[in-house]
Amino acid sequence: MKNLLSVLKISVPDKIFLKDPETSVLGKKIIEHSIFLIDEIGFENFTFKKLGSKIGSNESSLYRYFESKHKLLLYLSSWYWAWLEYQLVIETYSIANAKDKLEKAIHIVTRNVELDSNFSHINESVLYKIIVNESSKSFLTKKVDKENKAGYFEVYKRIIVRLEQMILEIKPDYKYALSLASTILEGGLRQHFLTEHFPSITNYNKNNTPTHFFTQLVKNTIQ
Amino acid sequence: MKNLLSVLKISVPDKIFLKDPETSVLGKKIIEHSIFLIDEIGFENFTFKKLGSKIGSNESSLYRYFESKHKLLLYLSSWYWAWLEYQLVIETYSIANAKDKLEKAIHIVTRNVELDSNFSHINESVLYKIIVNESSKSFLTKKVDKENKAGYFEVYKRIIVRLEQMILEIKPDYKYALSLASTILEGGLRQHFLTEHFPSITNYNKNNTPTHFFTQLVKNTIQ
DNA sequence: TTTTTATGAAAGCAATACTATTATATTTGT
DNA sequence: ACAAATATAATAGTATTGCTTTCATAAAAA
Repeated sequence: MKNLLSVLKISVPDKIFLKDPETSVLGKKIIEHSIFLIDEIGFENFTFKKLGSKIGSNESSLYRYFESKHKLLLYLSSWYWAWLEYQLVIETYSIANAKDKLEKAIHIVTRNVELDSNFSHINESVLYKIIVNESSKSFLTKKVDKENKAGYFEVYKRIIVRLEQMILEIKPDYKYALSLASTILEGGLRQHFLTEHFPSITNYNKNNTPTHFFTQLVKNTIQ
Repeated sequence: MKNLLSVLKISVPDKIFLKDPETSVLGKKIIEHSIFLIDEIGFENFTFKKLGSKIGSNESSLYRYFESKHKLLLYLSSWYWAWLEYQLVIETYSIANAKDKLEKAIHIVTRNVELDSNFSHINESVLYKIIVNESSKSFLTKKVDKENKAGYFEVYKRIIVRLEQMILEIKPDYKYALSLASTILEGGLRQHFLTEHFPSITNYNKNNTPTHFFTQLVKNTIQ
């Protein structure tokens, strides 16, 4: 996996950026350190000026890559979904049995990303924390319909459709395959958030994880 | 229900406001019109200055009620959860059968709030739209742990616990009653959001609603 | 009728979220 | 090696945000 990703490039819809951050040293530094800074101070308090001073660059240079911090968040989200889609495809590709395949898929999309694969300048486990805490802000805006039309959420929607297909493979007449798919994906993130900030309304511990919960839920529903 | 609510007062944790908006004409106008304005322009674009000019009041007067727009959002969210809890209690109180009770509860928390009960200055159906689109921003912040300790999310958590109790009534040994409860509540909101903005990844129409989806899901899981 | 309380008007302030201009590196093509 | 193109930096500027402060006035309560 590590090897493959060093050859492949994670591909983000290109209307999100003004200049592809993957094509320069400064661009990569922007991505790398924006992840750390957003994680540290939160998206609301994050500014291009602060990021610029962290990486020794001028604010105006950052605006050449992204027209706003909102677009940067869209970029980070898309990158994460593309990375997750990659894991999903690679790790389930060779599984023939439909039930095993779906179980594996649920595991992949609901697990806590705790390790950085170190294949690039992007730290996936810190990015995962941003996805849990901030990513929904990328679509909870008044611009969502316009941006959806512009294709900014394609990768995300593709993952949902992949999960849907795996569900329909097992139960072709299930009416809510898409709804279930999005509930697993978004619900997984939310359950991890609750575990960290509202533990009194979760049931998780070492042996009982969101992955178990969703696996059981899906099994009972479509089998 | 309408009658009862005209006697009862929806109670919001009192540390959220500086001065209780229910105690004055201006206070009520702030709540009433903030709901319309946030719905119209979105929480990010909403300012006390804009609200002030809508209601013919000075910005500085609004700050006497809420120390920030974030606190106002917390207030609106808490108000909504308190209102929902009220519906939940009233509408399920007299149901003896545990399964019927839970089914009714799922219906209440996942249904689209389309009508304004007109018992007060608060338009519940517009407030519901704010809950769907903006409420998660009230806890997706760096202040969440401090605010949780201060009790700002008590009403929300109480609803989850009420749902948990209903689930455990049916299946006392179920390990994920709280997880399931929060998945229903939050998932319901998210599914309504998707229906409006990402319809291509939902399965809903007139006959297939989020309520049906979650009802089926829960039935299969705990029965 | 005093005095307390609520609201309004105006000004001020540091920070945000950018844009624009000009200068200086750095890279690239010939 | 040199000119041209491109990328980055430095500086300044702007409207708006998210408040706070001060002082004046109006309304309500003691």
